[in-house]
Amino acid sequence: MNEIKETLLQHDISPSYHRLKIYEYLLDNRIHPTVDRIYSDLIKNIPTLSKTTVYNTLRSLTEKGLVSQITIENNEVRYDAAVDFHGHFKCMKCGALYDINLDPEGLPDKIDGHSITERHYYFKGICKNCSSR
Amino acid sequence: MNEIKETLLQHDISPSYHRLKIYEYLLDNRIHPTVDRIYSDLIKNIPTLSKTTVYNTLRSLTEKGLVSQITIENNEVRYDAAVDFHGHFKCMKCGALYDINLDPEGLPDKIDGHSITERHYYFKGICKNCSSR
DNA sequence: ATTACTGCAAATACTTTGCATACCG
DNA sequence: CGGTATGCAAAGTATTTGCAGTAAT
Repeated sequence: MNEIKETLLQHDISPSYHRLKIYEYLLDNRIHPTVDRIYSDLIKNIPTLSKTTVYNTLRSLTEKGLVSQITIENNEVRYDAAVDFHGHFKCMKCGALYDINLDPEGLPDKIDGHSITERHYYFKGICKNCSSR
Repeated sequence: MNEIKETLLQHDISPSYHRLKIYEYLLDNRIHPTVDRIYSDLIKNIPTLSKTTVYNTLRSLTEKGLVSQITIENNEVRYDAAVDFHGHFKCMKCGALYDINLDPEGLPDKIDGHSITERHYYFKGICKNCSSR
């Protein structure tokens, strides 16, 4: 818990209780949750939490580089406690979102003269579980 | 124009005038337009066009595989006359969206046991033009 | 006449904003 | 006290839906 506070401080985010809890949730639940999911899980323990605060906090965390937004379907932004480079796979049938290990070797810094700061690789299809049925 | 009609017919889309024009627009304007952009450009020549029709048509074209949706920012879906495999680069400064040639060699059909039907690679950063200023 | 296409308006969903209150140092 | 954080409600934006009018075969 104190580590989390440290991390926030190191990234210029003053560690209010709500912010701590939201960031902690993302670290503990690597399920790429949507805003709604985060909110409805946390409200159980933090009854005063508002969705606005979730939005505000996620914006700060994203701006400071602590989490990343995953945009695959345009009607649901999902959040990921930013870590190392990896891709995502979304099952079109059950909607699950899986992490995909990708080889980080030889990732380009530039393409066609453009400077790259973010790389997003995602795949869609039918997941293991759905296709085995 | 007749080729376009043929393509629609081959994909089970009855080629109404509006649908022809929308698909033609996408083929002629490889600028990854948003719905709004498509609508506001076409309304100049087709005064009776409604945005609903644009949405409907784009949905059909997407379902039939003639165009693909590009989801990079969650508040703007862009449309691309589907062609060969390529990636996209979005400039965070000017907002331009560039096509990126990617090596289609060795694209996986399966990852971690999941069957892949779509692959999306996109990058963000500062484009050539913006960084040279 | 029957069927499909279109367009308006209302409905829905997600996110942002304005502002007053509550909290913290 | 002074400044920041929070929460509610309203506003904004993008998209979908219901339905009636229109066109086409």
